[in-house]
Amino acid sequence: MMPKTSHAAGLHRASLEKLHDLDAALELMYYGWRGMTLQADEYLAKQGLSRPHHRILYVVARRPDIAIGTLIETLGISKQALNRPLNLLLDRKLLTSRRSPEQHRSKLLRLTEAGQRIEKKASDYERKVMCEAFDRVGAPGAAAWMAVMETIADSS
Amino acid sequence: MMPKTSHAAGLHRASLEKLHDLDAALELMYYGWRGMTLQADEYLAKQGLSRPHHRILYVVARRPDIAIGTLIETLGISKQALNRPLNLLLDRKLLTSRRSPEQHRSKLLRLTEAGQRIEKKASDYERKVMCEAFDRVGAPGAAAWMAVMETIADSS
DNA sequence: CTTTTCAAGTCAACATAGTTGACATGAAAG
DNA sequence: CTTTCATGTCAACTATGTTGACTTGAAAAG
Repeated sequence: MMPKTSHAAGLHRASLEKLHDLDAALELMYYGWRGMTLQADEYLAKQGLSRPHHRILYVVARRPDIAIGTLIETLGISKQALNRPLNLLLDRKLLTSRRSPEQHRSKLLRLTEAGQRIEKKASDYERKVMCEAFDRVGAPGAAAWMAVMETIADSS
Repeated sequence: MMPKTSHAAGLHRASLEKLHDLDAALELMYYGWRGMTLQADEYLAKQGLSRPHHRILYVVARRPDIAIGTLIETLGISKQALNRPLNLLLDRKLLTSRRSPEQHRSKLLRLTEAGQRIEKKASDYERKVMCEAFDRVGAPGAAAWMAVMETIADSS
């Protein structure tokens, strides 16, 4: 008896007819994003966190003492949407907030040691995936990948 | 008076310090995905549709007469999650379903003309973005991009 | 013919990630 | 003192997904 061939969650790439020349590229973008984030998301889930938490940690790691308003702008979400994940991170002491000495209106965010550890570990999973892929194609291939992605990213 | 410099929705790319070598690649994957889907999502929103509807249309376009169970497997979502967007597409007559002649259990899905038109238009927006990016780097660059993305996609 | 199997459809409850609108607080700037 | 403005919080909503339980109806097996 056939074991029912469940491809677990989600498709097998390349199981679809290509109607157009660039269909493979569209599908690769989708699976590429999924592939890069898969292990990181699994790790984050084990920590009781998810993608938006990682996005916050990632940005704060690269901009210590960022104000909440700037973080909102940077993430491109509303303050209400930021509220819950941000408070979770503060409660879990992965982030600290303090008032600015001069600009007492703003709160400045920083990662704690624990926050740094989790941010790094989650990002490491993503970097590892990228690193292996870049190794396969060498420096010129990696540069070409970056060039393509920059064009796409700035196409908005 | 400054016009408040709202960067609209979401960040300016490249405003963050790079803590690691591959941080730029992580950010490019994020913005690349966003950039590729942005115009398509705007178009879909005008049609009262969104990404999951497009995913369904995309798959059915490339596998006419696909059964619902196969579609569920292909999309990697639960039948309950498929239910609402699928029924919307049927109601809007972008999809048709008929029972298989021999396998009368299964329902077979097909795009209507209108469904084909919308699927093509949404996918065209995405293909156009990819096409422009590939044009910039030439065939070898495009091939390198595909090679990198294949490695990443299969890294799960 | 009866029973089992199985694809499909449906209902309820829930989680997550976002939205808009309204309003409170408290420090800074006029 | 009053206005401005970053921040915080509440409520209501939408969209997209989940799991579990159950029905329906045709196919296959007895």
